[in-house]
Amino acid sequence: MPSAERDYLRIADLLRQRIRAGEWQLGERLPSRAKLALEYNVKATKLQKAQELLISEGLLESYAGSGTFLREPPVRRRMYRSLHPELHNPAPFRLDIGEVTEGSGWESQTRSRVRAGERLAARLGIEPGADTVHTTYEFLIGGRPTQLAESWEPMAITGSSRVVFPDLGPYSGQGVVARMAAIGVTVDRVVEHPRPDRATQSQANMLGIPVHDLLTVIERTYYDVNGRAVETADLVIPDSRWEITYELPIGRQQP
Amino acid sequence: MPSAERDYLRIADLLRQRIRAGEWQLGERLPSRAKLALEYNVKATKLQKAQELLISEGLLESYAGSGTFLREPPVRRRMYRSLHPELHNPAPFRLDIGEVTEGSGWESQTRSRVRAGERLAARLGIEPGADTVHTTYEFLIGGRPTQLAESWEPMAITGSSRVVFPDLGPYSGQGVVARMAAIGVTVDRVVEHPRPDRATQSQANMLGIPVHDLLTVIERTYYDVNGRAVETADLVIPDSRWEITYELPIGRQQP
DNA sequence: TCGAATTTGTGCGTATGTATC
DNA sequence: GGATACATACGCACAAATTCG
Repeated sequence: MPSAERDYLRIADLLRQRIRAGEWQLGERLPSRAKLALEYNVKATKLQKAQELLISEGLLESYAGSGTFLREPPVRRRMYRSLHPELHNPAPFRLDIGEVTEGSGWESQTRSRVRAGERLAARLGIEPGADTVHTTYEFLIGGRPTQLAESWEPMAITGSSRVVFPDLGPYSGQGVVARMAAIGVTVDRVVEHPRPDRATQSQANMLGIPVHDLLTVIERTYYDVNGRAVETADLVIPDSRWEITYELPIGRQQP
Repeated sequence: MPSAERDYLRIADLLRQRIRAGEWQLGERLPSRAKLALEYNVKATKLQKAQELLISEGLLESYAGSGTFLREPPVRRRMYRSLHPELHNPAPFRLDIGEVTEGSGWESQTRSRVRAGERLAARLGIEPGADTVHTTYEFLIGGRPTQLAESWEPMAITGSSRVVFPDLGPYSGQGVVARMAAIGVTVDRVVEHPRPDRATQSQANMLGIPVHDLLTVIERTYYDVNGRAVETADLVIPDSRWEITYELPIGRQQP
């Protein structure tokens, strides 16, 4: 453990105290680092280090040009990735949005004839260079994006002339399953690989979160009854806004 | 985007080239920062920044005192969290260890009468302060830990005198389900919350990975047929070593 | 065995870039 | 566009971890 001076830890503690004391409202802007530095009679870099610590703890967030803010504990919504037989729900997955209705939904943009690279081809089990339909999604709640997604479907399956239904969105399962059913493809199972990642600058901008904030990226692939991949997607889910739930039944094998 | 000097990016590129050219073996130590800095005729801090970049990309890893090494692309094992009816496997989950047999298995340590705190009590649906059985696990492959876990069971269920079977490990599902079956408790479903996190110093030491490396922590809870939580656990899974797979069937509802 | 040398990591300052108001 | 905010590049001193004579 480094025990150099670490004066910035003292500053961080002082800030923590003032925050706990309720000196600033949630979402309120703190005095600038320059002001705080003057107040504590230290260099601004110490304040920066102290604030970086509190930022990593989720207490503060800062944005270039605008300031450092007391972070509001974000509403963490639940996202279900589960099989819920007891709900008699034909869709295998539910997205629990609860009361939110206004300004919510998926915005998407689709491009056809996107050639698959190495990795994508491997995921879809097609030849590298083969055509796909590529769709990017933003999931909005209250007019602000809270999730991002990108999906690819082999054009050999979807067909070049067929209209896709991107509005249905990559979630809810309903979208992909129903769309595939419409063209005679029976979706049989889905495989998901959740992995941790840090938000890039561009992702942070779109999602309105700090850079390097933690994300879960779910690499999801749907397969038909013949084991052929019919769609694959990357779901980008900021940890600060979503709790992911996998729910699985146990021990009720009825062969 | 900052475009100050960023000379360290040039250094990083030079290093990348030499790495791609195969100048160093996997796992081999690179020349020290001081030597490389002399060679490139720059200050050592530039080399540090450059190497930090390559470290974040997973190309290098460095340890205080010993040096900076070419990181071997770690074997990424698959961990299945799925219902596999077609395999006729009575266990709901499989852990794909493949060929590995030697030096593999769970090491665990159990403590009884551990009082539940606020959060733990909420997860188990018990009163804060109630007794639990707490077990910590290390999952070894080839003699080295590659996963960590911690589990808690309400003592009201397990019973204070009853011997638990921690050796069975928190995985494979078999452990918890079988143990509970032995005391007349039927495990009905499992809920898992995967979330991203960064490795603490202590976790990094135990797992032999760099600090702040990405992890998935799965908060897992088993419930019995009455909806009562019978066990909850935190599974700590380093992203560099494991690919997590959830596999779910679709659209085969037989009510 | 133990201390010195080596190597990486941390704290912190200054200059300057970039974003926002 | 100027003023103000945070972010980045970089240097230096020194701490911590490891290695080695």
